[in-house]
Amino acid sequence: MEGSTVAGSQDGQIASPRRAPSQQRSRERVERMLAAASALIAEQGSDAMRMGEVAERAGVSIGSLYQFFPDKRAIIWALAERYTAESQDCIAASLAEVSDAEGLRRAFSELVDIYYGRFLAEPVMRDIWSGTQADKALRELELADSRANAEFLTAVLRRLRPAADPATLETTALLIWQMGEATMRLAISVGRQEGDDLVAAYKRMALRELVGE
Amino acid sequence: MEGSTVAGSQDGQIASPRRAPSQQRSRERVERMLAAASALIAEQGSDAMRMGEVAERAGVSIGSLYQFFPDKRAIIWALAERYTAESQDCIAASLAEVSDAEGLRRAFSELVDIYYGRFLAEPVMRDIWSGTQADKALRELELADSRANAEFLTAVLRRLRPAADPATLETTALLIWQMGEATMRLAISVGRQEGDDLVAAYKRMALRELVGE
DNA sequence: TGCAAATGTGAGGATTACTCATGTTTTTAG
DNA sequence: CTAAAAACATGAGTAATCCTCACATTTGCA
Repeated sequence: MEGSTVAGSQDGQIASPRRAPSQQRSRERVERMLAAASALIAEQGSDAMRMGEVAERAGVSIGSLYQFFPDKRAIIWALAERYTAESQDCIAASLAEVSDAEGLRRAFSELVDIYYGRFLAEPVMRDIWSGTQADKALRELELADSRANAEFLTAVLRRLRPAADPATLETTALLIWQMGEATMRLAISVGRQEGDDLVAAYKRMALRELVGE
Repeated sequence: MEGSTVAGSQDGQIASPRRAPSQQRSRERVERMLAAASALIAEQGSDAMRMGEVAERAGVSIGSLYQFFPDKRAIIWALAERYTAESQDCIAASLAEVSDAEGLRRAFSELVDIYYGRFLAEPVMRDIWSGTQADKALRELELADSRANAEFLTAVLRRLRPAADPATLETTALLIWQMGEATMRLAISVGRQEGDDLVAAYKRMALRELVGE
């Protein structure tokens, strides 16, 4: 999860794989490329991001860019992958030690706030998730991420309701997670006040389902 | 909602407006263009749809295509607009005469089934909503659509719960609607069995919120 | 009938993701 | 240390595709 960040061909689509940087120098350059891409996405959105501009801002040639990323989508994918990995650690930590309903209530509520805060604050994450859903590889990454996060939630639910059907719990957890992401996306695309209200309403609904009345 | 289907510049982006067809001949040609685009999207997805191919299949020149559509997105937008308009009529009719909790339960349940069925059956709708979320104009269309549909739901809720805060009802309705669309998108991207389970779980959660236990 | 507006055409302009032949630096082997 | 090999760097050029525009044709109408 550290050295393999620069992805080659992901997804079913063809996309010639690229070398992973092995030297110190090239690792630093790849970091500069990702930083440049991130900045450009923050400024203008991933759609308007030009490969030439990424190269220029990173201080490398266009050829070097393609030395490590098979195509434009791969850069965006790499950024997205970092964000999700970060989030997952945070989520796993929050939910790991939950052992009762009240604990779940508190942990989940806090998690939603943190997630919402990140959505609001990180223009790149915002752009990638709300904008570039078009990309199949990204959608698959998001689904995998949702499944992983829902799995943490499922684990908690299994502890709290040992009698319940495991498959049902899993479905519930995945649904709640996905709905959360949908709510965030909606919330950041409407006004701030309405967005806050929507997130609060989601939190209420999800908690009702998770810990009952 | 009939003659103005061929849209010009939508959204804040620049996009030179185009003439609306006024003659019988051109109206038929525009229909052919939309039909060709629809078929191509069904076959390969909107991303792979080439303007030249649309023109060729519609039996018109590339220039004629651009006579009525300012750009590629406008064609997709026009198709999306038709679908949403169709759906809205159907939804309004279903919810109009609901007057008690049991009626809402039945109408909502049926609505979800119909919507899910359409998602599964219509490759074009599927592609446009699950794929081309990248487009700002499309996201705005979807939001407007969600708001309109949620409004029907809000009207019902106001009738059933006159005492409740109207703004809260509106937020609830919008959230439930948006979550429904998110659930559908998720459901069609996983296996059929899991998808069905997710939709069923969504239905349960939404109804719990709408009509109580 | 004749003219203006609407419509039709497709070669070519413009943009941009991406390639590749060639040169340079780093690592490795003897 | 040296030379070969591997990794890395470069940027002019290729290919694909959206879209324009100058000009031709058809239609509506006085």
